[in-house]
Amino acid sequence: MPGTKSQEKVKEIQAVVAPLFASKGYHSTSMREIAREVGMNQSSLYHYFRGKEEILFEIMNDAMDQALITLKQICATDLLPRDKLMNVLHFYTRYYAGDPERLNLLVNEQQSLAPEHRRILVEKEREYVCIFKDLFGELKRNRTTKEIPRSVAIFAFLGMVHYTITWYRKGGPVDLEGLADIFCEIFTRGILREDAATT
Amino acid sequence: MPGTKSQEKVKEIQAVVAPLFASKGYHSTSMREIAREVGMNQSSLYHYFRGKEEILFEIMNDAMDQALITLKQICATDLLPRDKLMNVLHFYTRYYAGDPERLNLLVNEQQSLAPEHRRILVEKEREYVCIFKDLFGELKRNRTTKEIPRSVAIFAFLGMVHYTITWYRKGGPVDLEGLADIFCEIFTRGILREDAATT
DNA sequence: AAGTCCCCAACGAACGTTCGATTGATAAAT
DNA sequence: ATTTATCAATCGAACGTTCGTTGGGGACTT
Repeated sequence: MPGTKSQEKVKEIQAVVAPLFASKGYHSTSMREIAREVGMNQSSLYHYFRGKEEILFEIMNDAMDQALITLKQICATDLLPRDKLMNVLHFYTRYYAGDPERLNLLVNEQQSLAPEHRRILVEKEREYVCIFKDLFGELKRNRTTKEIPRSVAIFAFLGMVHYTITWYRKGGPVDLEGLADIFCEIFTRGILREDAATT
Repeated sequence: MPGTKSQEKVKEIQAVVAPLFASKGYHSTSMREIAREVGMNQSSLYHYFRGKEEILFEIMNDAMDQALITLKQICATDLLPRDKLMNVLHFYTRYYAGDPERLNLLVNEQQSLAPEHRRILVEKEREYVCIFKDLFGELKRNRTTKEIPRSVAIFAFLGMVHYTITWYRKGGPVDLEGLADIFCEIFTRGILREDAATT
């Protein structure tokens, strides 16, 4: 059955390539190296992908779609805005810190894409930020949050999470749930104790 | 005057190259392009630098040293730990968001360095994190902060700041001081109002 | 005479990609 | 049932390009 089997192979190749790109960078990973690591000839790769850049794009695009879908699901529930926020923060942290190899690319290799592919991802990213903006809009409207520009708050959170790729390792002293809890706490309540001793 | 390579020219070249590397990435910027942009022949560049990678390293190294010096100065004062924290947060935010072109490299091009150069910068980065760790240690000891693992708090903050390179532009609706204020507020007190209405 | 600064031309290596051919399985035609 | 046609899947070999770097040689200053 043509099409089914090849889809498996495509996924397999992507699974091998993602960590390669993530650890050495896109431009420093050659097609020869990819072929060797996958276990096939260099030219055979072109049976599954139009070229090197397409491999990168499809990995990034899949990761982006996946995040987008879950994010929308959470926001479509009819929880209190505040609980929605907590769910989003939690999910997003676990998603990024839990699959660093694929998501590394989303953060670091945007500029390695062809302009057309880049545009597609930038568009989805915008969609992405809109979801956050709507949520923060709700929160601000019912005076749950302080008078802080929405975008700054959003980007502050995205920064916290995206940076986990650099330092966080599963199996360390903090597990994924713990990390998500801490990020929620810092982002919503801050690191200082609430009984404000000024010393 | 033998032995003294024109320090001015070196700085000038670095000033041209930093934005190039920052916008297109190290590997996608060729020596030919650098030469064209600087306005000299390709081979003339080798009069000032041993090679392409050395250009990158020296830019990154300078930026790192500069941050390290100021950070140490702030922590060497005998302010209250809490005020020191505020000063550090403020400075660090302004430093990163204020010179995105050079600091972009520090965040994104670590992996483009030769292993020996990489090791030097990683060492300085460690020194860097130690300064933060000491400061947070002080704060935790006198119960100014919550019981949050120091490293997580530190990396959360570093993430917020490093990410500004991606989205923050001077001359936009939020100026540098304002941004630093907001980051301080979020990081220390969180985005939620303190009179905790749960709706 | 020495050293700085710069250019032209070229080298060798590595890269992404393409071409042509071979294999094996599947489906259609005889 | 046997042949034929088709097509996915793989391979070895090579192509053309671009890259970072070097060698050699001029011009100008000290």
